[in-house]
Amino acid sequence: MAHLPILQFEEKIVETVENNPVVVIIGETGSGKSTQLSQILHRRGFTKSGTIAVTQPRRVAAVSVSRRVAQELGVTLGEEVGYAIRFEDRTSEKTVIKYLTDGVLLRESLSNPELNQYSVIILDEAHERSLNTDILLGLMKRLIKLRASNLKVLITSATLDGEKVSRFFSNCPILNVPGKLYPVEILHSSERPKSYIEAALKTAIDIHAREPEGDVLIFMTGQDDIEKMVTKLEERIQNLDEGSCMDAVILPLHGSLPPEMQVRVFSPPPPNCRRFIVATNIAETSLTVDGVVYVIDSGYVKQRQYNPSTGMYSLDVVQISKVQANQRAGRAGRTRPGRCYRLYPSMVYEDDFLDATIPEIQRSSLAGSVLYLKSLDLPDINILKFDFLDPPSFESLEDALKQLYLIDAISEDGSVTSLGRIMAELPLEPSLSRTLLEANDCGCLSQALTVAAMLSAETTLLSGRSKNTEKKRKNPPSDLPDGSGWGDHIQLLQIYEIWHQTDYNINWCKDNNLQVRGMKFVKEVRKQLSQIMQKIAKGSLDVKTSKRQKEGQDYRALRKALCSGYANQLAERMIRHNGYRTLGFKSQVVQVHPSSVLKPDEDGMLPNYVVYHELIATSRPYMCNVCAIEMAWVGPILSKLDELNVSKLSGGTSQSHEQTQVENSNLPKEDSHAPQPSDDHNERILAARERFLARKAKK
DNA sequence: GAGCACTGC
Repeated sequence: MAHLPILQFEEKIVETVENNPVVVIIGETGSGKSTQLSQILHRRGFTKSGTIAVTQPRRVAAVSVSRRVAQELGVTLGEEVGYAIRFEDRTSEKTVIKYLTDGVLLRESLSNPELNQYSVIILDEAHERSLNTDILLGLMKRLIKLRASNLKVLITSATLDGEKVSRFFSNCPILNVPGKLYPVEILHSSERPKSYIEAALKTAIDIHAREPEGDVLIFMTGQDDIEKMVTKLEERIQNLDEGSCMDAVILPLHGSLPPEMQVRVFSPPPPNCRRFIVATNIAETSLTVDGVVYVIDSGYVKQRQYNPSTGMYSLDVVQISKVQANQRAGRAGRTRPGRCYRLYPSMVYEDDFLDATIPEIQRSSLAGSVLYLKSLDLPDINILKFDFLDPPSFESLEDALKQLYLIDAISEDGSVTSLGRIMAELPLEPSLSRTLLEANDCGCLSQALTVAAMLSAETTLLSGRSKNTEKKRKNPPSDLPDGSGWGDHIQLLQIYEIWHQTDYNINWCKDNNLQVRGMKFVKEVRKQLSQIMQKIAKGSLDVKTSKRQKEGQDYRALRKALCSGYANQLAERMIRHNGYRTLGFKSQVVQVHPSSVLKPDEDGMLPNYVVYHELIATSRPYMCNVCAIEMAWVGPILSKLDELNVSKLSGGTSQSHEQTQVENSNLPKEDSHAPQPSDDHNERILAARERFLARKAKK
């Protein structure tokens, strides 16, 4: 412990923290900041008036670091030192050092906005700039004013970003704590290769033939490239002259690999054998592989981004940032001096790469975050003026407000409704929270809980694709249900109901190619959601998982509840073919994703109206996870869409509000229309729809 | 009829 560099700085740290409400710590890898900062402050009396909270972006980190600190202090984990992550709180009244994920701290802040139990809050790994960290940074800025006398905030950051964080916090002091990395020699290519797979391959073979022992870590963008790389590397190494170099093991490493394949990188290699680890950016921060001496960096990463003007996500290969490039290089210097081969010229690094990765808050849909901030009831809060370290675009915030308004989470003046307040309590996207509340009113809460939980885990549900077992949810190999033609949400419900009937049998998951880890997660989420719903309704709800019901049920109530939740995610089929047009603020032409189980009728036509969980632009714009709904449910939503006044929602001035009112009055109001008999639903829907389309055409 | 970076409440 005494060898950790950070301990030499104890006096300086304590002095700076005592004299300043906020301090930025630049701590390189191996500085010991994650384990030592909390212990130093505990030693020096900062836990007398409260607990020290240390946030981590990842759950495993919160658990492993707290375990380590408990060990170093010689206490039982969960007593003086503990951790809190989703589904698991290992703290007690005795706890004075608490490690937690930033998401958990945000939840705590919802019920206790001043976070009074904490005397110190350390935001660790803030340079990773997760969505939650960025929101916490904004909240901390307010909180230190509110609790000027009794709260200390420490933020750890990366070299390239520290100044910016300091400026955000009124130029607070920055402390540099050196790390314990060995030097890493950086070699740049003279030019960008035509194919970075080929370039990486050549570099890897060169290392293997000429360089002394030491493992090689190769950064690629995704599963496809990794598989190609692994195959080609195996071929080339076999073709090398027998005995000309040591043995080699080649290991792929990416997120959709089953856990038992992932942990292979942690077992030491046989003697006189070099390992090649071909990885995504999972090896950049999440997993640390020991023994790496050489890093090959393609300079690219796959990034998911949200486009607020279309409501569509895309997954793009983009250049990494300087922070990422340095992080990757650092992976070569953990055990001894290493070397990093960058497959791009130094000019590209200097001139093309951004200093830091675009923060998640500028790449995501913000409906959930905006609802969260609104329900905190901060005084003088105006979401458009909230002080973010890197503010999201106006367009993105406006998109979030529109979504929230359509699902009744905020009222037309932009204030949070009582419904919205309840929705914020649920750890779900607002669309699914709204679905649960509606389902509760329609008597299908139990089914909706299952659907929401299944969707929370969708990506971890299916086992990784493999060449010979092309099993899909789409073509159920055996017992897997097909959603009875109603679509993917219904299928997810049916899958869980069967699993429930098998008494949560793990072998059933394996037989049906469902990831055990994913299904267990679903079960936990469902339990958590049930508990929160029970708390809201004071325990009077039926949340029990139903047995799979008789064939032929039409899931009408559930589909209607989904329609309320997904009010901003409706689509209407176009005439005479199976393409759809979304019914949002900006209409998009989209297709149902080919993996969907939605079934056409006898004439080969898909349902006239559907809701979708997500739009994703890959080779074409697709709707992922769709569910058939009925036209009669669409009308009221379209009316609401029609009457939306965006400037009022975002707290615009009353002047601009009046202008819009005038504009609105040119349109026939529902009431001023020829009076409709209340049972003639369809005609009213059609009228609302026409007005909606006419208005859009005018824009 | 096509394709899945990584986290998290």
